[in-house]
Amino acid sequence: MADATDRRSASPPDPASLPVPERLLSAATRLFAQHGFERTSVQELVDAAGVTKGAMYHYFSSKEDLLFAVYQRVLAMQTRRLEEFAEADGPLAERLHAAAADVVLTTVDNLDDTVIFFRSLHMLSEERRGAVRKERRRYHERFREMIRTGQRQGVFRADVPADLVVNHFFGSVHHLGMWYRPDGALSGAAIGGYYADLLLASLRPDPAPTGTG
Amino acid sequence: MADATDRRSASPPDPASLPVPERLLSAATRLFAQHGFERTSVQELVDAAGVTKGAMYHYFSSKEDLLFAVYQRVLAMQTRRLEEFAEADGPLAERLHAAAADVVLTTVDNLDDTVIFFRSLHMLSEERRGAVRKERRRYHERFREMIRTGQRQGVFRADVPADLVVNHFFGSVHHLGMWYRPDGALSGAAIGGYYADLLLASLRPDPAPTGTG
Amino acid sequence: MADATDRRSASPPDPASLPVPERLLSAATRLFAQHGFERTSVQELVDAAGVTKGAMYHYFSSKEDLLFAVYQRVLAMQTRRLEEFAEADGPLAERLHAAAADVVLTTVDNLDDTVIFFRSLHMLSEERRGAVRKERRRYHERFREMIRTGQRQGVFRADVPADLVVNHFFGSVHHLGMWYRPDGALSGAAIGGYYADLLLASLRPDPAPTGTG
Amino acid sequence: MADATDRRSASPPDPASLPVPERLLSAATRLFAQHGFERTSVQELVDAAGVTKGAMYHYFSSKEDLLFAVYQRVLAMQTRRLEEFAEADGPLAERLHAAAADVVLTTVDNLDDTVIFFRSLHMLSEERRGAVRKERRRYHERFREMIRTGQRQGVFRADVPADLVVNHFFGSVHHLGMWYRPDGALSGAAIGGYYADLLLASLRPDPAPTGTG
DNA sequence: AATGAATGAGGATTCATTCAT
DNA sequence: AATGAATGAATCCTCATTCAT
Repeated sequence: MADATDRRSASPPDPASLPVPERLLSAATRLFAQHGFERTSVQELVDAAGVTKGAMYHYFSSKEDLLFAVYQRVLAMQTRRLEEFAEADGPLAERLHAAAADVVLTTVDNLDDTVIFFRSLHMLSEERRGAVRKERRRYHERFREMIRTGQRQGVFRADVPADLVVNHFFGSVHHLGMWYRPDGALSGAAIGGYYADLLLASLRPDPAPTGTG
Repeated sequence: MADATDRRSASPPDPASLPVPERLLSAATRLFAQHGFERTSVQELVDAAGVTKGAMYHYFSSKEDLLFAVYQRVLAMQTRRLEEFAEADGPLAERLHAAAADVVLTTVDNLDDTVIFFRSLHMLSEERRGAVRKERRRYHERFREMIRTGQRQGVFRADVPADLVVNHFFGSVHHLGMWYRPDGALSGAAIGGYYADLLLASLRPDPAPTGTG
Repeated sequence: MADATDRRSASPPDPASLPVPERLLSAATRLFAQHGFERTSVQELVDAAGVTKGAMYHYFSSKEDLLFAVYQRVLAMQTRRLEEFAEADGPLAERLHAAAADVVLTTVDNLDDTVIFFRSLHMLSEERRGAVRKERRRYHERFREMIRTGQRQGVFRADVPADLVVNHFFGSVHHLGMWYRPDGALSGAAIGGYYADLLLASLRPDPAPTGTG
Repeated sequence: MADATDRRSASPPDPASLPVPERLLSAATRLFAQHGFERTSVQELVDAAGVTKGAMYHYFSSKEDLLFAVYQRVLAMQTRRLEEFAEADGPLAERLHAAAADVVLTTVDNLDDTVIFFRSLHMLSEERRGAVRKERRRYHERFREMIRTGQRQGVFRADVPADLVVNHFFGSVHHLGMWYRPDGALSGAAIGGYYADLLLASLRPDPAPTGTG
């Protein structure tokens, strides 16, 4: 999480010490999130990374290739973290709570990634878009399984499709990119706590009848 | 909801009967959602609308102006509908449930609008982006007030910021554009019901302690 | 033939009176022949034609499209002229002689076209290259038929494949681009006469045994 | 002639046993003929030769240098063969026939070289282009002298410029690259026989009056 | 003798917008 | 109200060549 902050502050020329691909990836993440993929010219990109166009095309076959690299990095990170939490010990509800809170925390700590992820999917080639969707689905399914397990065990209410709950939750998370500000009233951890609470609250079994009966 | 369906099926040349501006707005909505704002060329746009470039520039001062028109139409519709529900009679919880369910329904019935709304905000000029955000905030606030009222009345739990709940809810709704498919297992109404339930469940007061204590 | 000369001398900005596509075609023919297709930049091209890049892309979808237009014009002209001669009256040998002499004359009068035709075929797309080859083959076949007819009638020797004679002849013609100079010792008409003579001489029946028995 | 076949079939990495310069020359000949000089990138070239860029630039100072090397090899071979035939014993007509037939045979056996020779001349520097032209002219002159000698001796008709006959003949030969296919109906030797026959037939003295009187 | 990362100039093409008609 | 030819700036990408190792 410190990384994300550092990346932002270290913006210009980027520690010339870092390897070229990393410099480019870092600059791309910042610029794509800031101005959008299409509004970012390759020239701006390489200038921000402190490299030349030739160097960029030596490592990435196209601007889209660089975008895809951003997706790959995000997906890898998300998957890695979720697995850590899913495979931890402790009661299911606790593990789900922790995983949910962590997703939020990771998201606000890598807000640029999240903004790009959902906004620029359509800029990828058909094929790569498919690859991203597939990997993302796997990620969702991992989460869904935790919920389904809880439903089977009776820990969670079963009268709502687990799939829908997952989409509901990740929708909220994805939306963080639209309103979360690092200098806002709520910290990422605080929001993570609330969101995890809301998720578990909505999964509590035997809900008292709501307004609509 | 019939609109959305019609719009899609009437895609080509678009009922040559409709006035030119409507034809353009309709084609723009479809194409911007399908390929993105920047991937849609003015030529494609006017071809799809069955008009010429000159005609388009007669009614819209720029491509961005057309995009802004999409935003204006969406905002107007959202505001109108929310007000209908907010000002209805009946218990607060019921009204909130109905409003929430309706937002979902309206969203899936105008999925193109929703996709564009969150994906292309950064393509608007600074000024117009500000205007959209302001109007959108007003919309959120209207929703938030319902929740706050419920919290004050003790109908809803008060240990979670109303603002956060609103963002949480609308995040889920916005995300529908990423996964909802008209031919999927769940209808828009069904999802609306579930989402409204989840919202109210998460606002139920006196939640039993969750996993994390 | 006057055209070709005019075209060359009228080179610069090209009578701004001519329509844009013609101006471009004319400039392209001159430059592609002079420096080669790839050595000619679109910028040079439009500068020479006295138009802007945008104007060029309004009429031609690509630089290759412009090249293809050159091929189309050449093929149309060749076909038209050959037909005139093939369908004329008079003895076959005379018609063949006249047609052959005319091909040479037309070739040296449009030397740029000829140079481009055989040098840049590989710059066309697979598909267009195929189209050119097909049309060119038709042209050859028209010529070949005259020879075959003569062979059947006994006017020409039949112990050499008509196809081979055609290829042999057109090879010589094509090669004119490599050595003919308008200011050389021989005029186009003179060369045409000789080439036609050589063609008919090589088709004379009952050849005395040559050196190799 | 075995060379040509071998070269083609041994295409990939090229017998890693051959010295680097030969491997490059061989790959260049194949690729330049196949896709053209400009369409062949240095990267493709070195990949096809199974060497690295650095290695290539160690032996050749530029891509054009490699092209020039192709020309040098062709010219050397042509000159060598022609001399063998010109200096042989026997009647002039026979020697000319044999030389002409051999040119054809050599040409179809090294078709790639021929294709490159006439298509890419304009890619050489002014200076090198001049050198190639000069050497080529010498070659033509050698051929022309045989014809002139025959004309002086009365073996060949003298009413057609020897120069023109040479250009006519080599035009046909050069054109082989446009239509000869190793799997076609006629073998290289057969075509060589015919072409030599046509040449001698067109040089036969006292031609019966042709169609045009 | 050989590597391959890096350079940077150059090129084709796209496209929103204008404007004379 | 509408046309569509023309503009020209902006953009992505290619590629021969260099050079430190």
